[in-house]
Amino acid sequence: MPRPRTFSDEAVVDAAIEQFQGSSFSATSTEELCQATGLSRSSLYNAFHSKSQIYAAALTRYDERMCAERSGCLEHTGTGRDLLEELLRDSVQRQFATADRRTCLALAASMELGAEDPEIAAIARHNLQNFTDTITELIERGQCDGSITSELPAADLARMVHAMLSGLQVVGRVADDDRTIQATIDTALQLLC
Amino acid sequence: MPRPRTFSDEAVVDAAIEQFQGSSFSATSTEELCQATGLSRSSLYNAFHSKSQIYAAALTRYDERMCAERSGCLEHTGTGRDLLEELLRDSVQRQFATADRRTCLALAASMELGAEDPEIAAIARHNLQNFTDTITELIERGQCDGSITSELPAADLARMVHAMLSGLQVVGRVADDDRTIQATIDTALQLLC
DNA sequence: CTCATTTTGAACTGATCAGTCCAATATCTT
DNA sequence: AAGATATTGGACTGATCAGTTCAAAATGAG
Repeated sequence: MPRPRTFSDEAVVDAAIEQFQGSSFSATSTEELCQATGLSRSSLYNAFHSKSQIYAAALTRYDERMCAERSGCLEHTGTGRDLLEELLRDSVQRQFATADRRTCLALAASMELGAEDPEIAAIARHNLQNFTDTITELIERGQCDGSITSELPAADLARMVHAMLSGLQVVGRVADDDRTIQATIDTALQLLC
Repeated sequence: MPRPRTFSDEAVVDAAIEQFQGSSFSATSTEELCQATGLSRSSLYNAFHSKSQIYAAALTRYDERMCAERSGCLEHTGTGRDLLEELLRDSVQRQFATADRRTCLALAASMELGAEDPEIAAIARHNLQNFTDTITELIERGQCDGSITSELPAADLARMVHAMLSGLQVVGRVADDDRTIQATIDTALQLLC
C-alpha cells in the first residue's frame, strides 16, 4: 500500500562496504555515507538506525560475500599447492589493484573495533575463521595430491598461512611496492612444499 | 629567563603513545589527549601544533623505543631458535596482557593512516623494517648454530615470520584467547627448524 | 625589585558531528 | 478517485570537534 523504496538494500550496503573500505568507521561521516549510498539522511536512518548499524550491516554482507567467493574457489581444479598460491596472489593483487591499498574489511574491523564492539568482533572472527577453513581445505587437498607437506596438520599450517597473509595486508598498506610481498608468498610456499 | 615548562616532553609523548594505543587517531579527541597527558589545551598546542603532529611525535618515539628494545634483545644468549621463540611469545603476551588487546602502534598506524599520510607511513615502514631486520639476525644466528633451517635465506624467512606475527596481532584483537595463537607460533617454529 | 619572556588556564571560535523531525510526496489498495 | 501508509528531502538539534586567543601567572636575569 505505501510508497515503495526507490533503492535496493543490497546496493546500499554494497556502497557502504566501499565507503568503509576506503576510510575507517570513525573517519567516515554520516554525510559521506549519504553521498556514497545516494540516500538522504532520513532514508538512511529509516533503513538503518545508526552509523554503527550501517557498519554492522556492511561487515555482515562483506562476510557473506567473501565466504561465498571462497567456497567457490574450492570448486576449481588443480593441485592444492597451485590453488593455494592462486588464493594468496589474488589477495595481494586485490589490495594493490586499489589506489589506496584497501584491505579486507574484516581485518580493518578487527583492528579498529575488535576490542570494543563484541558484535563486530564476532562477525570479523567468523570471517577470519572462514578464511582459515578455506585455506585448510586447500592444504588438505595438497597433502592428498602430494603438493604440500604432510609433516604437520593442515589446520595448523592454515592458521600460519592465514596469519601471514593478514600480516601482508597490513604491510601492504605502507610497502613501496608488492615485490617483497610476492617474495614472501614464494617463501611460504617453499616451506610448505 | 622565561617561565619554565612544568612537564617533560618525553613523558607527554609517552602518555600520547598510551592514548593512541588505546584508541585510534580519529577516535581520539584532543580533549582526551589533554587528559591523558595532563596538559591544558594551550600547553599541548604550544608544544605540538596539531593533533597530527602529536601523533607523529608519538609514533616516532614509539619507533625509537621499540628499535632500542629489539637491539637489546639481540644481546641475549641462547640459540637463534630459542631467542626467536622468546621474541614471538613476548609479542603475543604483551598484547594479551592488556585488557583491550593493544597492538603495536606501527601496525595500527599502518592500517589507519598508511594510505593517506606519507610521513606516518614512512615511520611505520621504518619500524616494521627494523622488526624484520631483528628477526633476520636471530634467524641467521639460528642458521649458524644449526637450530634453524638453512634451506632458505634468513631475510626471506624473516619476512614471513614478521608477516605472520603482524597477522597474529590482528587476529588477537578478536580471538577468544591466545591458545590458537600460541599454537600458530609452534607451527611456524616447527617449519623453520 | 622589575622587566622581558614563556607558560598556562579558561573562555571562545566556526565547523562538523550523529541523529531527529516534519511536511511534502508518492504509491498501493479499495 | 480517495484514503491509508511509508518514503523522502531538507531544515534543524545540541553536542562535540580541532584549533585560537588572551590576559594572568610564573620565572630568571639584570
